[in-house]
Amino acid sequence: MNFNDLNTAQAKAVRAHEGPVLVLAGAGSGKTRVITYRIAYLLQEGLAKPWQILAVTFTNKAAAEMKQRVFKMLKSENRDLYIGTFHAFGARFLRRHAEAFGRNSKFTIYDVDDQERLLRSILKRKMGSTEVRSLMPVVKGFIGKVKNGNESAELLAEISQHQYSHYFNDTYKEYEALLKTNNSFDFDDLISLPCELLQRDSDIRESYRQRFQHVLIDEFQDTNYRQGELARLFTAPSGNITAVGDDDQSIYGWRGAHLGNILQFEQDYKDVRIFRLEQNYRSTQAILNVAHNVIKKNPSRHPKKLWTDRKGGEKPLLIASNDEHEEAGKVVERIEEYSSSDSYKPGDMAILYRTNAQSRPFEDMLRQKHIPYVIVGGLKFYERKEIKDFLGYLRLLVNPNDVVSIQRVINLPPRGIGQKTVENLQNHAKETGCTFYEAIIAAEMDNEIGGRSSGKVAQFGKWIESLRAYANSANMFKVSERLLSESGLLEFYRKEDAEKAQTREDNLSELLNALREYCFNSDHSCLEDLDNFLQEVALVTDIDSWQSEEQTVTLMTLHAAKGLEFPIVFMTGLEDGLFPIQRSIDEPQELEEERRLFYVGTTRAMNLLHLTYARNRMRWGQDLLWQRPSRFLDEIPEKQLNIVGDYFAESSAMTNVTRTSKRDSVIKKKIAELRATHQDEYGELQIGCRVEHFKFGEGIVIQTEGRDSDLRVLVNFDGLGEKLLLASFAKLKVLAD
DNA sequence: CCGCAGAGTCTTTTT
DNA sequence: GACTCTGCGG
Repeated sequence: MNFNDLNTAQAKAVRAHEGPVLVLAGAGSGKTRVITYRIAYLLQEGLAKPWQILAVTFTNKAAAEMKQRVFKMLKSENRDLYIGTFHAFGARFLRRHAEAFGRNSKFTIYDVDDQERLLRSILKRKMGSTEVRSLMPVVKGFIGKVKNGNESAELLAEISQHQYSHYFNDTYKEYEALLKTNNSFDFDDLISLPCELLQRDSDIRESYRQRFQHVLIDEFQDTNYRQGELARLFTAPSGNITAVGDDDQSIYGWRGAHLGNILQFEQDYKDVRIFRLEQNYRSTQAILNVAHNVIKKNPSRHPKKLWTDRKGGEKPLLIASNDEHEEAGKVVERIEEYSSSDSYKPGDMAILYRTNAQSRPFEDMLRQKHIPYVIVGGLKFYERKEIKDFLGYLRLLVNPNDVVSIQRVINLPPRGIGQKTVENLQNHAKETGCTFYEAIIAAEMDNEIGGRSSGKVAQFGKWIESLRAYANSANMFKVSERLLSESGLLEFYRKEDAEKAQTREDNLSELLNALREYCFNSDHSCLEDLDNFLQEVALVTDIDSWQSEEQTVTLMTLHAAKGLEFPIVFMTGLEDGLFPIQRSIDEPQELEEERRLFYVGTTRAMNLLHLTYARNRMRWGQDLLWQRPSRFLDEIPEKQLNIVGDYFAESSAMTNVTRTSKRDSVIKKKIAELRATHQDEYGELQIGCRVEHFKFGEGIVIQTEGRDSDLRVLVNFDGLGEKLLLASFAKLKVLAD
């Protein structure tokens, strides 16, 4: 271990081993390095045993990397060192304490999809099917708030303005009860329930505090209230906690991230020492300048400024396009160009965007040019339909109480067990006090239970039982193989959608491979293996398995890019309404978060940054919207950018009418002329590939002006509302009426 | 109970 | 454009 790799501030933070420590570390300032060194330091100096350390990261990938780096520094591996995510740790904790919550250790972890299925069944029963759609996100948000925050369900329901808020608390209680009977936890439970137990049971709390002498938390700015609470419960006020974070990079407010964890750290703990890391080792000064000028516009921010030894550097490029295809073309063109130089490979480059849906045009273009690429995020492997279908069966084998999974697979592929039959089974279970699964098994003896379809139900129950019996003698790969072939899923997918069937089959065989590998070296029983596998898989994300490959361009959202770095970065889709996203524009707090996201994006770049936007963008395959360039671009001084195209002409004309008032009058005159001569005629306005019609006399209004050949018009389409469009006179023609 | 056709929704970000 | 939900005829 070599302290020469650290600067003064980093070294101080690494060695400050007693008491609470807060490390405020800017982007690229080596905050992960501080945690890694600190762990290695504690172990090497004999200040802590491996099992006395609890290190928490944001993703499994970060945890794995950190572990590897620590082992490398120590030149030895150690199984007792725990580094993981909050959720993984919570799952581990709950396995040990499942009984305290009326579950057993074979519980299922419900993801968002499972959670929605469960909630839907409750809401449907309560309010009929009509309202479910609109209520789902609201109720889900409510439950999330209860579990992630610091307010009780009663209070939150009381202060809610929603018209159905009087149902919230009941629905929540019912949801909790069902989770319990299903022997399952949802994602948020993995944090909130350990909290609860530690709060109410001081013996358990003390034993954990004794055990974990050193708690280290990365990305502290993105922890929610309960995660902060969990940390406080694990560590006494004067205990050894190290929190590392950057308030400028807090981008998960929408998920309940609670900046108070950082801001009140000094009040939560005693004699806190604070270290600031402001030297950036990643980016050139030219890139940092841009990042700084944007982030400094956030009013509720602690002033600070990163600096770097890498003076100068190429100015970030600003590239305008007419639509998303042109944007993709220009980006890919540059990727080709850089790749053909000696300095860069495709693997050095990343295309970042605000929403997953924006990846399409880039994919098309990259494929066309035969450049390999990988998309991180979007639909994750373990969330694909066929994978979840199959996992549903596996979950059922491990945890027969899991009604959500049973209902998913009981008629998949269709085997004659419809909604009515499921209801009959449910009623029977309720009347006799047995579980849903027991009702299925009982259907063999009692024809009444399943009604007309009880034969089919009995057959299904028998089949599942036989698989469970098979699990006593075979490993989980064998069981899964048999399950897949006997289920008829593959045939069903083929029939359902021949085009997708191949991918689905590939995905399932990939899953089987994973299962085989998993139990290859295992000496556990089949069901134990399955149980472990399912719990692990429930917390896996896409980014965990991503690794940079030399010849592969990476595409991902700005959120997914957190914590990563690339020599060359393309930040795309920088249009008002897209980034910042429309919903945030009138919400100061949310707009600040968007700005932080912008900051995160720019600071991913090491050598070269591109900022791109399109004037028109297709949405839902139909609407062609005109959007002005992102307001964040206005916050960057012109001289700090290398402007390709005509951004400032456009931007200033649109935001500042007075500056171009001379030309404004010219345009107004032209419009007045057109109006006078074509009063009752219809005009045709061509924007991109779309044509709009309007009546000159009434429909067209000048909003502000553009360059000589362009204008911005507000067009009123009969009853369709107003649309703001960018057009050019060349494309504005009069139809002979 | 199944399958089809048409309608309606959706795009913020994810452990 | 993609996906899910709905209603209806077999």
